[in-house]
Amino acid sequence: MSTKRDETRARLLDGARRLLVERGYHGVTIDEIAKEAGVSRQAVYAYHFGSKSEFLIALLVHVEAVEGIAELLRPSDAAPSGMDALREAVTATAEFERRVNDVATMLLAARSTDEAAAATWADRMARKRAGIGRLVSRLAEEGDLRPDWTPEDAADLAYALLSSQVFDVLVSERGWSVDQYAARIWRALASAIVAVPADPVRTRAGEI
Amino acid sequence: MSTKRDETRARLLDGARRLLVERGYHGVTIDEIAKEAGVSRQAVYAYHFGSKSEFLIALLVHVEAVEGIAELLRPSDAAPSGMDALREAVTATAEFERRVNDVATMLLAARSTDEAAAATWADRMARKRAGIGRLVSRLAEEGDLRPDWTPEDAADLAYALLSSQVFDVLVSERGWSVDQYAARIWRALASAIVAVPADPVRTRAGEI
DNA sequence: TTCTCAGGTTGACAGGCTGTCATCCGTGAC
DNA sequence: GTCACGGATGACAGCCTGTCAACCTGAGAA
Repeated sequence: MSTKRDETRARLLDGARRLLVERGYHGVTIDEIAKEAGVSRQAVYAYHFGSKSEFLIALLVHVEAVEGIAELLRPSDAAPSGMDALREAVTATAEFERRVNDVATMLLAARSTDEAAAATWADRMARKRAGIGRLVSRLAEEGDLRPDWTPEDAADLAYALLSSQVFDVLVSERGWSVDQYAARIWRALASAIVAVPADPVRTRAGEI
Repeated sequence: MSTKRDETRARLLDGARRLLVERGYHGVTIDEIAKEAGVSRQAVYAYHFGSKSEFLIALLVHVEAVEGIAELLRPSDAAPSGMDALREAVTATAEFERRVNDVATMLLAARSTDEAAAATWADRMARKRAGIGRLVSRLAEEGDLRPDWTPEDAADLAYALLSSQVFDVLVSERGWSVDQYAARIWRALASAIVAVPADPVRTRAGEI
């Protein structure tokens, strides 16, 4: 049983997350991360991650597992209508970003100089865009897409509004709460691309 | 006359822009930039920029000057109404981003590990948000802001929609043309926060 | 014409970081 | 009691930033 290894690995990844989101990919060294987990730099290379890049990818997978991301993105498929599905997707995105926006932002920055980060990011984003594309297609088939938008263009707009970048601007920079983000982004998106009047997002409070 | 120095400086900055937007801040070394301009690494430190950070800031100022950014952001003040002013601001932003989005994206990534980049970015963004805030206030005073938005929240939304990040997603990643970006972002923004029906943006072509 | 100096060159070095090796050590499973 | 696993230490190559010293050159001032 390699439980000791797993424990060290978890300590490394948890400590790394904190350091990396604070100071960015190039602002943190493997040595720091290793020390933080009470282990030597060389042990990291020898027993855990062969390179800093590899570490970054492992961190992403780890964070997605810890935060239970996989389930978050499905329930909107069960919604009774395309519009409801899209509204659900907005609240799911809000929750998703609440949990992982810090790591996403770090990865986004690392992307410009790290091949592995760029590839991982591109993969995640392609899936996300495809999922949104399906929701908007459903909306269009049900006749609820405003006629001045093609499904593709509307999906691109929704994809942009639901991007980590916009969340970062509105929540981290402008100080919106996550509930406010969900409610307002849905209101804006619905105004822009939904043909019929849309119900507001339901939040824990009744906030706008 | 220090024209020789100025020429070298310009060569350094122009070459650096190309390299930096291609490979990112940490993907390019001072030595490469120096070689590209036909000068030694040490000469860069001794006669031009004391550090890589300093270089980055000088590059930003240089690019803003070369691209004539200052003028771009004003004409919307002369518009006859708040709504016209906001529409002008969208087209101005499109043109602005067309010229400098590559550098903005690089700076955005550098921000996470470079103090100077972070400070410069924050400064530019504060000005931008303030300008948008004024436009939306004017819209509100004229009674054209949808009643379900406060001026502050509407300005935050507009600020997010007009961010470099959203331009990057839609134009660089999703392949929208700059005209399409301007037309569609205005359509979306107007649908979301403008109370009365809005005229479309005028583009060179009649594209949506 | 000579002097000066701004801009530039080369070589060298300290200090950090990544990634790799070789060698040694303690502990728990068998 | 052995042995494998996870780990420690020391060392080193290679690369990058930033600094220093010494030398070079062309063009304008005196």
